[in-house]
Amino acid sequence: MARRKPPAQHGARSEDGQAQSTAPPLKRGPWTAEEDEVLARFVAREGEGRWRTLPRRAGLLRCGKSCRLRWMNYLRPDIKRGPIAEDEEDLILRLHRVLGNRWSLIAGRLPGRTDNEIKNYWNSHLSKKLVAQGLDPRTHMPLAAAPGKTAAPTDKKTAAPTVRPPQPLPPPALVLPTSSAAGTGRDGRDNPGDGGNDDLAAAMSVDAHDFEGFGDQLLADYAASRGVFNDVMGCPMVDDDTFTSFLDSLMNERQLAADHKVGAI
DNA sequence: AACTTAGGCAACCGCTTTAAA
DNA sequence: CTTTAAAGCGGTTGCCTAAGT
Repeated sequence: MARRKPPAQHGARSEDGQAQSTAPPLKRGPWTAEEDEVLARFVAREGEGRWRTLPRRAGLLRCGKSCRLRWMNYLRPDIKRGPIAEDEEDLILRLHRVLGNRWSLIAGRLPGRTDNEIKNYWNSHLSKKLVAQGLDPRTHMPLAAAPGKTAAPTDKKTAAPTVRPPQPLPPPALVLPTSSAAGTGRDGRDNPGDGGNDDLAAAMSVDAHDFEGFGDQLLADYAASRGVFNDVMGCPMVDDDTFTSFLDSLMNERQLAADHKVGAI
């Protein structure tokens, strides 16, 4: 479903927003089947990467960003098509509760699903589902606890598509005090399909003051169950392996709950 | 049947981070 | 050390379609 405003062509700009003087006008909007084919063939032949120069090399009148996005979200052969399954939805909910809006990290746990797809699914389905259950879709905490935060916006023409509290809180952030790659930023994107355990753990940044999120207690409990103790800030001292195991446990939470007679968290 | 409204989602935007020069 | 290019991410936009009136 390619829907985007037709090529605006309002002033040729580079993909980074810088003005370009004599570059041919870049095409925007929905991709055609022909463009898809050109891109797919080129990537199959040359491999991913060097997105900035790819359009010129491939003969596409698109910006590199657009090409990358199209490949990542649509053309990649390992993309899983079709509706989100119930177990996938369940997993998204669990992961979001822990990770917040880190869509790429969540996507890394759902083989074949893209961050964009999950983000869209969240905004259009799951956030509303939580609201209907009386839960804040951002914190997964009861909405009733927050005065003024009542009905979700129903008119997207007058409200942001994402349900957000009036005073945004920092996103839930888990910390990994010992991660060797902690804080290495965002390009350690998980490769959807590989599970992304290491990258996921590595991508988590360290900040004790952020450890007030809504997955913190989950991780703390999990860490405690593994004999890991909190530091002076109350943060569990977990390493990558522990964190990865923790996430794995989320994926089998039903089993976990059954084993430990623990209710849904 | 015609019109309006709401939902879904592909694509774009702007920013951040990292690596290379 | 500083600058710049490249890549990736989350947020947002806006078109299309289905459902409702």
